[in-house]
Amino acid sequence: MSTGTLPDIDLCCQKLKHTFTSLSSEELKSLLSLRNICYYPKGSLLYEEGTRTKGCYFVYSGIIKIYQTGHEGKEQIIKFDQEGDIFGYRSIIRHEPACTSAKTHTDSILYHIPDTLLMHLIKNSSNFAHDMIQIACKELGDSNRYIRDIAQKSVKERLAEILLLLAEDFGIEKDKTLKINITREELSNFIGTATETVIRLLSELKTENMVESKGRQIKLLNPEKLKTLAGL
Amino acid sequence: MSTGTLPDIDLCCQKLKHTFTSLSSEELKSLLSLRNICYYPKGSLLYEEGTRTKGCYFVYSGIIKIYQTGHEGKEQIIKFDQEGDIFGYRSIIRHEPACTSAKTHTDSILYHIPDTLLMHLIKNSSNFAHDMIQIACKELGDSNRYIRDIAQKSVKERLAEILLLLAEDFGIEKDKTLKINITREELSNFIGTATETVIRLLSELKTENMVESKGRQIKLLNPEKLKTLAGL
DNA sequence: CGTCAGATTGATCTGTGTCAAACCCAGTGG
DNA sequence: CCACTGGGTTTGACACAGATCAATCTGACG
Repeated sequence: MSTGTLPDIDLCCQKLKHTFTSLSSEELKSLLSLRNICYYPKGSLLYEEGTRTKGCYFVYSGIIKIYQTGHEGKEQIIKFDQEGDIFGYRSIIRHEPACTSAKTHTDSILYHIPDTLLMHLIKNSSNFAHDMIQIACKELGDSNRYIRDIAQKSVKERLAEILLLLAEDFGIEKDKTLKINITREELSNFIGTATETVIRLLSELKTENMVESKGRQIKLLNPEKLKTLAGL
Repeated sequence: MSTGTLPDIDLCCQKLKHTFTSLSSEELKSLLSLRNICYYPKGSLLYEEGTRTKGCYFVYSGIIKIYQTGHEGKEQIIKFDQEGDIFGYRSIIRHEPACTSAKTHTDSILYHIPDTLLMHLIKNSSNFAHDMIQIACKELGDSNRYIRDIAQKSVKERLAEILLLLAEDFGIEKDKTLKINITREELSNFIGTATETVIRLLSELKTENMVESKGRQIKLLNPEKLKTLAGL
């Protein structure tokens, strides 16, 4: 764990402000008084499905993979979180074991919020509670949309959709390459299909001039066409 | 709209207390001071995807179907709500158009909570906010679980799972018949498959002695066996 | 170089979707 | 009282998207 690269409180404060828009400076201070900022290298397991956690995380930097393990150990990716997102709060709030696992998908810097503090803030700051409700409801909307899509769209349509989603969430380089780096296997675990199928469909999309790829670099050549394909 | 059968305030209060466990009597009163209790016959459309609503609902009695319309108008059922549940709050909280539609699945009595009151309570009562967070997080957990299942399980496994879910949520008669009345088409819209497939699989389950059915009456003869099949 | 994870391609199998026809049953109106 | 109708259910035949298994290839890295 390298501490040299960790951000100072002020920077972290900036980002928190962005996420918890209705929090007063007072409340921000109470959050930041503990300095639970940590660096986690890529691939670190943060918590695991079925276990009880003692807090949740605010992402200062990096990308986090949230997933569930289903049928014979196959992982189902629920979402990727990044700078400004919080995750792991659900099980704390519900006083239940976690129903997902979380792992750093890139090197990350996370701010840890202890369960007691989280619950205290919810109970005592209606601003904080309000922000948390917003966050939970946003996720809920995303989930519902995703249920419909996974149930009704073809794998190819979902592939197009996920590619656009990743572009939207994590951005693309000037040359249209997705900024997030993801294996075919993870792509298939996100979409809910077999790895080989993703590969085949990806190469179909190549011949149809919508994407281009070498290795893990995926370029979205024609987002508009992808959008129509995805049914958006 | 029949008013004769409407419950009095006290009864409604009982049920509200059950849902909003941390609400003070004061707060309950403010909720109940408006008497927006209405009867809706089976099949009434309460709100529709894409529109803005002016409030959410608390279910006094009856069953409500929450769904989305996907691909070429096929409906995807997200959940059924019943006595004690609230629905329609997501879009209010997010200040967004609804992302689902809601329709009464049986004759129902609903208590309407105007958007302004909902937001007022969230902003000013940390108890209420706390309860709402609980509710949203519960839904979120259900959705995530469902994403994994729909992505990874076979249709037959999901059918078994949904049957058990319906039994759990709505109960069964002494003779093991599901209390909720649901067409094969709705079953397929819930599971995310074709109606014919549901019918075929249902009759497989019959020959395997797990269920029995005539018309819309579905009996779960062997819940244990169903559980194993569903992978629970 | 050798190794190993990930990517690719091919061959084959099968679960589900789709289309079409028939059936069942409850309610309607002549 | 009995056709008639229409919504829901059932069954069959068929096609195809996508899973699975196996083999090969690639490229990064020690």
